[in-house]
Amino acid sequence: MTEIPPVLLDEQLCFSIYSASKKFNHFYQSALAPFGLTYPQYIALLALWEDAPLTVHQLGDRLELDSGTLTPLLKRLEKQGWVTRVRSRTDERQVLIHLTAMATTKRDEVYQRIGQCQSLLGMSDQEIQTLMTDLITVKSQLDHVSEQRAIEKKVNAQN
Amino acid sequence: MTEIPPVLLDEQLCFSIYSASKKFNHFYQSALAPFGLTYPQYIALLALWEDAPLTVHQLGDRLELDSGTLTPLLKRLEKQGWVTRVRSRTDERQVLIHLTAMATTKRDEVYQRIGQCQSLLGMSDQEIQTLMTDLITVKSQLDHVSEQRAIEKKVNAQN
DNA sequence: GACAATTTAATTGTATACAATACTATTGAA
DNA sequence: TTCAATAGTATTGTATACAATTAAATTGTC
Repeated sequence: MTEIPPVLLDEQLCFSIYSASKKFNHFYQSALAPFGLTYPQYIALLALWEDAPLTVHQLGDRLELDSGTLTPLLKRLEKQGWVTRVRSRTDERQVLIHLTAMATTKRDEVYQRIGQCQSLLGMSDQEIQTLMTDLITVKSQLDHVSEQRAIEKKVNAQN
Repeated sequence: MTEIPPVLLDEQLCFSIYSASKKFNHFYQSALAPFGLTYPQYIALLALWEDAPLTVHQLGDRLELDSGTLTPLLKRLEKQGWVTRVRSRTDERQVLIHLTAMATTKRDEVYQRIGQCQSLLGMSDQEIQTLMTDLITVKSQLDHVSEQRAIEKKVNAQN
């Protein structure tokens, strides 16, 4: 007869992160309005500006998104002239995502716009660094739990 | 002729939060599989368990979601027997979301399941508290920037 | 070299998100 | 009281997300 403690919304770390994530999304959507980019499209371009071309799979690893999300997103980026999607000649299963000349040209404009926006956050590099380190801890814990669950599931399936 | 510093994905706070949010989503989706609940459905129930009934608008304020998201979500919760949607008799514009007997019965089961899962995170209350406080700072900064943008937009519109 | 197993993208189906619009009920001001 | 303004919800359209499936290409093994 143990009392079960209530789960209060405002005490949930998940909810803090969930709502912060949505706010960041709006923040960037608004900041990137002059370029017509959504937040997921923007991070796809960030990854590509660091290291293009990438296959859909490689980009997915980087952004933790699967082809079900990336394929339509990349088709939209292609339509808007940021990337090209080219089947690899050496392995026809792969699609290579290349940056267009326009994407290369506009890169610094985007970098600059984002740099300006980030300074609006009014946080020191130190503060941001600490927060990010903590988040990495949380994420690795979540990964660990997911892995455990996957193993349990596998073991159960064997019976 | 100032050099524009690159924006590196792994240094972006937004991306840390974005991917942490997605991981939490999976974590809860998996933990709540026995109840057939998604993460957004779960937080809607959390809010209602704290204080039902709520109008769609009140629930939206609590979760920071609008009717475009909530209406279909609540219809699904209704279909699955967790809530009922009733037009207010005193103000026919409002729809009141009530919990069903089933939702009340299952509340403690869900609380217990979630409590167990959270302990898997292996973080102290202190650590979680600190992280949440920092996230609140970030969110209020983002709100502040959004407000500034809205004001600028308004002023521009007046010209 | 044939062919089963694997890899890689794309597709399909379901569920958020949210801006913009529509629609109905209520309120408020002349 | 009338009726314009407002409030509350639903709808529509676009864009993620992701599980599950499909389809095509490649690899490994004999």
